[in-house]
Amino acid sequence: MSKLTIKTLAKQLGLSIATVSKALKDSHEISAETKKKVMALANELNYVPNPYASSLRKQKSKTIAVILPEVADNFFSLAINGIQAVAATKHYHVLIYLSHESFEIEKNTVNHCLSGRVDGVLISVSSETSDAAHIEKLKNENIPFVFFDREFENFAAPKVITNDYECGYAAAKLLLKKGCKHPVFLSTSKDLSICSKRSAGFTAALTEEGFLKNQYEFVIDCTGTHEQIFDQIQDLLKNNPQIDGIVASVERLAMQIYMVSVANNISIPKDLKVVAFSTLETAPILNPSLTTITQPAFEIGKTAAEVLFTMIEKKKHNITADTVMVLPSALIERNSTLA
Amino acid sequence: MSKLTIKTLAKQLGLSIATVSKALKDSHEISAETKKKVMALANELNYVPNPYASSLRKQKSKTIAVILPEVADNFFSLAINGIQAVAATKHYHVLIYLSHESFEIEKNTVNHCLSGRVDGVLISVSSETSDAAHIEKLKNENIPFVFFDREFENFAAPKVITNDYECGYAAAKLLLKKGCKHPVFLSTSKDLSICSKRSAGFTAALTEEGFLKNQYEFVIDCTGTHEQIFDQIQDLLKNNPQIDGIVASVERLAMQIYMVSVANNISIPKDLKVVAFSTLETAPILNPSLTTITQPAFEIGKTAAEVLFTMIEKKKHNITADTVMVLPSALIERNSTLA
DNA sequence: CTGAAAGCGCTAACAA
DNA sequence: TTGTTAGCGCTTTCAG
Repeated sequence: MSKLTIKTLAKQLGLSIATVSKALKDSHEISAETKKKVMALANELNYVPNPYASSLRKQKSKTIAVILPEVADNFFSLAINGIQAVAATKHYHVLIYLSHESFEIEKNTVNHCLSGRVDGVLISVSSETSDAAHIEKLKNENIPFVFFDREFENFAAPKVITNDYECGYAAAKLLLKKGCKHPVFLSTSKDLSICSKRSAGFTAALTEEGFLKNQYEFVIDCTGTHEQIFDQIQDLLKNNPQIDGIVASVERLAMQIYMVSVANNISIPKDLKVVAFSTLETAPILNPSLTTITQPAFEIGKTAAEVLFTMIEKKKHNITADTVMVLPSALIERNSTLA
Repeated sequence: MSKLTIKTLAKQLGLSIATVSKALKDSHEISAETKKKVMALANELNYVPNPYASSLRKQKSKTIAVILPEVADNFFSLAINGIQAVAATKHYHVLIYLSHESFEIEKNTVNHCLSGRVDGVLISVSSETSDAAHIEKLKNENIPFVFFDREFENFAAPKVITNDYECGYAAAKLLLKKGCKHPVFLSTSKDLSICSKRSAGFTAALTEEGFLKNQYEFVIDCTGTHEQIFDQIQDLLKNNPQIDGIVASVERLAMQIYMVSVANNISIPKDLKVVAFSTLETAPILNPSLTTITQPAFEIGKTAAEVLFTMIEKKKHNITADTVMVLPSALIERNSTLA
């Protein structure tokens, strides 16, 4: 079958290409009758316009890019859901790019977004990202973009995030209230905005409650593969039996904490209380059920997309370079922090 | 800043557009010296070619579409991971479309793939899909596509799936071995290939063990929102206290079975044994740990993408219209089926 | 080795 | 109301 283009339609109808084009867009300068005929044939032949020809001509792609570290992750997949929900209503297409926490990959991907392939970018930065030059380029080229969740601090750009500092603070307070004498915060990257804010809140709560800055290491770094994380947590708990409370800065860490506790007969919450930043659906049916700080993942994605589209559509009413929207997370107490 | 095109480069270098184009592709008909100069300027100005101009001209997009019911789901997000992994090595772009289990949406999405926007399609059909006319169109237009996981039975096309029948059979056998007298299979859609095969295997095992066809309803349908599923399962168990074993055809159902058991003081595995088709990472740390039939989600995605690319690259060596690749799932026994 | 020219399919002035 | 024309930015013959 030869390609079905606007030309084919025009020829079959004895009309000009321009007329058909206008008719297809329901232009007011075309007679109702002609429109009807054009539409009828288009439907019959199942004509679908070539999007790239149109993109080239109009210099817009009806496509956005989502750049994020990982998709096999509850938070991010829910966020994608939110993004898709609004993209679908706008009839936009969504390209997904995974950085796998690699700065190099993220940089290249962002660079590709300079080509006109997309009308806008939603980005949640990798844990390795500590330099914003690549993002700066987007700004210089006037390509609308919005940070979601993992942002770049000290960089003026629209952002949709959650109240990380407060939640870190609340997590610490909860552990103390439940009787912890030696709580620690498990971070996953110093460069990550979410980790640094969460740990800052945690530390603030501790010092407020009389813990001394150099009493012990409040914040502990923990990265790598699942196995490496497992080993690090196991070593940590073996070498520091005084640790009686942990805040997991991300879901991944919480899972390994549970794994370690099973493997080492550490009883949660008796020996160790756990609270995790997590959107795990299974939190209520874990053994024991897990106290979480649950981020509004879907809403973060949805809101970020909405902000992006207002930028794309140039209705920048109230969106400025430093618009930051903060959607609150919810602390949900369950059995992993029972006193 | 005005758009940076090949024309800009040509002008600045005093070369023709054609020469620059060829130099950028490292064509052999261009002198090494010229290439060097062109590359240098391109790098300096951070030139990124307009992909749509190129797509239009070459009639290929370096883009594939992935159409699936849902992304906030362990299986599918892992599959996407696998797909992305191979797309990235091929320097292909990945458009994600969610059908949210709606046939209507799926049909429209597939239809859009006829426009030349993508060079190929990976699809896992919605639970409502029982008509393949939309897929037929892809075939007629010669657009390469591959089914993954949820296929369309009786439709000759490349497919990458898992051994659903065998696993349904194995699940039933396990429940019987563990002493169940009245096991049931929770399906989620009659139209879904995976459900019908899994339940067929389940039923086969039961009849083989002497259960009679009309002894009771072996397979029970269960669909809707989380809340609706919860209610259905709760009613089912209340009205049929003889049920002592359940196979959850999909992860979603397993979660609600646990929720119901918590809410109604049903003890797993004492009162009820559970095995679930699931890729849940948290299966080992649930209360109790969950016996799963774990699909090779990442590999299914990866393999499907590989098959698709061999088709796109026309190296159809061993890929034919009825190539079916079956990747085996693993039955992992845990405490939810303890005798 | 380099360049001129045609054209991918569509849109949008501008004419008729 | 319809048609003519000139591109969007790139690739690819074909000439030079």
